[in-house]
This record gives sequence, C-alpha cells and structure tokens, in this order.
Amino acid sequence: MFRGVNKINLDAKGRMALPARYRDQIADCCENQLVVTIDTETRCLLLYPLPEWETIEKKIESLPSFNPAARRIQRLLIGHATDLELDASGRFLLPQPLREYAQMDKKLVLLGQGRKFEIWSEDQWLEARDQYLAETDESGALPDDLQTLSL
Amino acid sequence: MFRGVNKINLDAKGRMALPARYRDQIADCCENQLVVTIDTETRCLLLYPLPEWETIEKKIESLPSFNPAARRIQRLLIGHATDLELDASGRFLLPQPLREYAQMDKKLVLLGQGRKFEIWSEDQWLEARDQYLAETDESGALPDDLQTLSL
DNA sequence: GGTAAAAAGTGGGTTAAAGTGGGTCAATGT
DNA sequence: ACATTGACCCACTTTAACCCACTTTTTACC
Repeated sequence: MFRGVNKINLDAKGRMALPARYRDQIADCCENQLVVTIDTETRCLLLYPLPEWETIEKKIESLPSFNPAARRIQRLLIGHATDLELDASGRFLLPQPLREYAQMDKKLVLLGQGRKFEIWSEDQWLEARDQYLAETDESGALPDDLQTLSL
Repeated sequence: MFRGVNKINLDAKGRMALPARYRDQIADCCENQLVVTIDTETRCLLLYPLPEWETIEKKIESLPSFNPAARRIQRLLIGHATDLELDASGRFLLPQPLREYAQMDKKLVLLGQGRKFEIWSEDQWLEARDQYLAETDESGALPDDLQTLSL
C-alpha cells in the first residue's frame, strides 16, 4: 500500500526521482516496471506498478467498443498509458505530453493512493486540496460504508 | 487506550518525543510502527498505531474511486498518511507538509483519543478547546446514545 | 523533606544516503 | 550527415538517520 505526500522536483530534462522509501516495494512488486497515464477527472497523472495496470487495462479493453463512454475511456486511459523504467538512481522520465496535460513545471507532488500513485503539479495539488478541505465531510452523497466509518 | 493531554516541544529539526508513559504500549501493539495523517475537519494531525491505521485504510481504499466523496477522503486521508518509526530516544520526525498543514511551530499538544492520538499546535488546541467550552452540551443535535449517557 | 540516582526530555554534531543537476554518448529519425 | 532526444554516468548539494552529551524532571531512599 502506497501512502503519503512527497514534494519532488522535476529536473530540466523532465525526470523525477521516486522517493527512496518506496523503492524496495516497487522493486519487489514489479521489478521497477511502471505505467503512467492520465487521470480523466482532474489534471493529474496516475502511476501504476505494471501488473496492477495490466489488470485495469484488461477490464477497460473488454468494454463494448461501440459504447461512446467506453471508447472515451479507452482512448484517454490506454491512449495515454506509457511504460516507464527506473534508471540507476531511481528516476524516470515523464513523457512530455503527459507533463503538458498535468500542467507541470518544476515543483511536483507525489501522492500515495493505495495500489497506485498520483502525480500533481504542486500548484494544482494545493488548489485541489484546499477545495477538498473547504468541503465538509457531510456534504456530498457518501457511500454507506463511509457514513459509518469511525476514524 | 490512550488518554490525556501532553505538552510537547517540537525541536528545530521537526522532531517530537512520544511521552514515556505511552512507549511500552506502543512497543507492544505495533513495534513502534506508527502512521500520521491529517484530520479533515480541523487543522490537527491523527497518529495511529500501524495495525489500527491499516484497518481504516482498507475500508477507505475499497470505496469506489469514481465516487467524488470517496475520492476526496482517499486523497486527503491516504494521501497524507505517512509511516513513522520511533528513533532510539523515542522521537519521530513529523513530515514538513503535515507540520505546515497543522500550523505547528514549537509548542504542541498530544491528545490521547482512545485508539489514536491527536497532535495539535498548542495555540490551535487552546482556541478549539475554548470554543468547545463556550458551547453548551445542549447545543447541537446529539445522537440518541449520547442523550442518555450518564457521566 | 532533602539528597542522590535514574530516567526522560532536549539539543546538536556527524555521516551516510537521498536528491538534484548536468555532461557525454548512442540511438533515432529527418 | 546532422539534429534531437533519451539513457547512462558522475559529481555536488541537501537531508535525515544515528549517535552522543547535557539538562531537567521524576523517583527512590535516606
């Protein structure tokens, strides 16, 4: 399970370093094979260990391709998915089109999100986070499980 | 069960010491593995023994990711959750982004809250406490169980 | 109640590791 | 053939993990 916020700098070549605390886990679960794609709801990127991505990809592929909503998801998610491999110093290159999509400049935030990561431009993340915080826990329809969740 | 208020100083490096009276319990229940994350309603932090956090995380993680309220909780709680380990003198480093979130300077308050702790900046805590005290027990709608609670 | 001893809390120095920047070369495509 | 891009390598900077020492508080015993 991946957790936590990490402030990371993108270098001039468009590379970012995976924080050291995740490296062992990534080496174990996918031999440093990752896949990055876009999030379709917000301007951020999703980073998966390869096996995890493959199960998701299978599900998306099997959607009926004559359904417009399914085609949309297929084109957006599978279309933007890119294989990555860590270099010797634990970095990888973020493809330029994806950097543009997520409006990334130098400062990034890597968010652990269970089986995947999210990568945000820091500005975008802070904005989204503040907006989330401004909402109360009660606003919005919560799933039943969540209503009864005791933190 | 953790109880009590504890005034604690944050040192120049952002470390805080877990009060000695909790150490045996923490060593027993989670081998000094802790997780800290943010509270979504107030600007304070939540500190869990790892196993306790994991049960919460499982529930949150299994929520449908296309539900906006669920994504909000996932991003806020799991996104900010950070693993901690006590050092040889019973201290741990509070991650900078979380210190910023909870507006922490030197003086902190650690609040025992049953299966978890809350960590507040002292100023924030005193302010919140005074506000709670200003409210009466009758204000606000109480759940039925609470109406019949005998202190 | 006072003193000594132990434990807890606090501060800070050192060092190894992580993060970061950038140069070079090979591959690719124009 | 040349230009562009990414992979690989190396070097510098920054950070945090670890260790040690000093101060303060608590506990125990006289």
